[in-house]
Amino acid sequence: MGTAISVFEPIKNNRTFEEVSTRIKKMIFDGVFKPGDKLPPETQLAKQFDVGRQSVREALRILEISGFITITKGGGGGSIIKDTISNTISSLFLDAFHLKKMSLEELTVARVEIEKVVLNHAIDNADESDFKRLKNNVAITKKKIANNLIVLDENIQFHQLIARASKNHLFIIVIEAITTAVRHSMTQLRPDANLTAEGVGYSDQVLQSKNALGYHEAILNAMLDKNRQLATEMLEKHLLEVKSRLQTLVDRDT
Amino acid sequence: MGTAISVFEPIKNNRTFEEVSTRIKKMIFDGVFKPGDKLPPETQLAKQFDVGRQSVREALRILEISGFITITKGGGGGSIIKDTISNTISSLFLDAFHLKKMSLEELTVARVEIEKVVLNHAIDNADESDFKRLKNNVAITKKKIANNLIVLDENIQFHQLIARASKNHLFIIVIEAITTAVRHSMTQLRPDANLTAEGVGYSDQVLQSKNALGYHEAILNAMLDKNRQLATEMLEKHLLEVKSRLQTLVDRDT
DNA sequence: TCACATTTGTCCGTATGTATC
DNA sequence: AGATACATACGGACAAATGTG
Repeated sequence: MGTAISVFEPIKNNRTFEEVSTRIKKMIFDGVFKPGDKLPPETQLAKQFDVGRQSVREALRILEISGFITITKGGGGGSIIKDTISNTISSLFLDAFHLKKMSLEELTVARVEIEKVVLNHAIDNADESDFKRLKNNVAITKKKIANNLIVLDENIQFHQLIARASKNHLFIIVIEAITTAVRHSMTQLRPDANLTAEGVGYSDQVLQSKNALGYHEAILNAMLDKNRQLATEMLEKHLLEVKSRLQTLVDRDT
Repeated sequence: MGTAISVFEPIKNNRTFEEVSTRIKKMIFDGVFKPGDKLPPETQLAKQFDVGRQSVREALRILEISGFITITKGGGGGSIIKDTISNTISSLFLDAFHLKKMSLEELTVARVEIEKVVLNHAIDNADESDFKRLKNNVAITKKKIANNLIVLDENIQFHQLIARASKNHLFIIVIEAITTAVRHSMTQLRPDANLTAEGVGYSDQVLQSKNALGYHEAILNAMLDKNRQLATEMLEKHLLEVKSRLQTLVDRDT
């Protein structure tokens, strides 16, 4: 069939910039360059690889949007090794949602199922530091709500912390991608969601933040009690409510 | 905390090539360019956007590795709109596995859990055409094995077809990413895996292909019977055997 | 087979913007 | 404020690949 998978066939690499990017990527994998290290300037890379600057630039562009390096302008700037692959994957997920016109329903169904699985693994594998981070997250959220602030990043982070507690990198990547996509939907639908200033529907959002906090606390307590069933139940309810809230925003929007 | 998520802040876009790439991306989202359409040549794009060709090239590079276009050289060539985001995500998963030194154990645990969930959704949502495709896949595999050929792509495809039957795009993306990563591991560990010529361990692989086929048939039959428990059980056994096989290759390799 | 046009790929020279010291 | 270092950007030129007559 024509469903060819074209991920691992860079043998025939007649484009110089690809050759350069794979060479640098290899060096990163091999530990020649570690996170925080700075790559040589473009001109120097061009000399060392004996290619033109344009080829180097396009190679760096690839590495940048693949999540291997970040680039800063100006003196002392340059290409710094930094792993941002999770962000990159999240961006691509968003693109895919957009392109395939994925529905909120579809996204939520998958999210609920996957997060339930991850939660169960988190209950098995969470250690003291995980619980500490989760408790801390809840505490910060509580404080913000007490000051009538809207909570968004902390709520997303709660779910990512659970994934982290599962100790499984694949789970972590998938959850980060999904939650980031959800966060994006929220800020898209309500651009003021991460502002602290008062506005239309502000108190409404504070209320919903409070609601989410309740669920997060319930989930955390159930995790501490190793009560799988309760934790799973709370998570499912929570995520379905999140969906409903988003759904009303979508409906109001159109 | 400093865990800033930097996915959705392209408002301040002072790099022209980024501006160009987001503009073209937007046009694709808006349907101005549809899959199969060809973008104007680089020189023309440069004129129309009133930028240099270098900026256009870097923009196209971004779109290319983001999975929006494919580029071919020569007369009649150019940038063609084509959705290859799944492949791109798979590649990034592979990079992430590599970078985070994810273990086979870790990958398999997550794979089993996620595929089980997807399988259950597939049982609920599969229609006649899905079953047709799955049956066809099994038939082709059987034929190949009868001719003593090694099966790889069809085996991967079987799992992707199940995901497709779930009718959930998120599941499809995740499964494609994972299975592609597994496929890559196999070809990495055994470069001759997709060759038809005889070689060391060839008959061994034919045997394992036969083994996988047995499981695939069992899973498909259980799906047809709507027997969730049996289907899930077979899938889990199957994936754990795949892991064992890969593990021995890893051990032999090091 | 042989040009020929088209389009990407590559290099160079030069200039500008920007951040650091 | 000035010098320095670096990415960013433009334009011109030619090479290489690919399809067409």
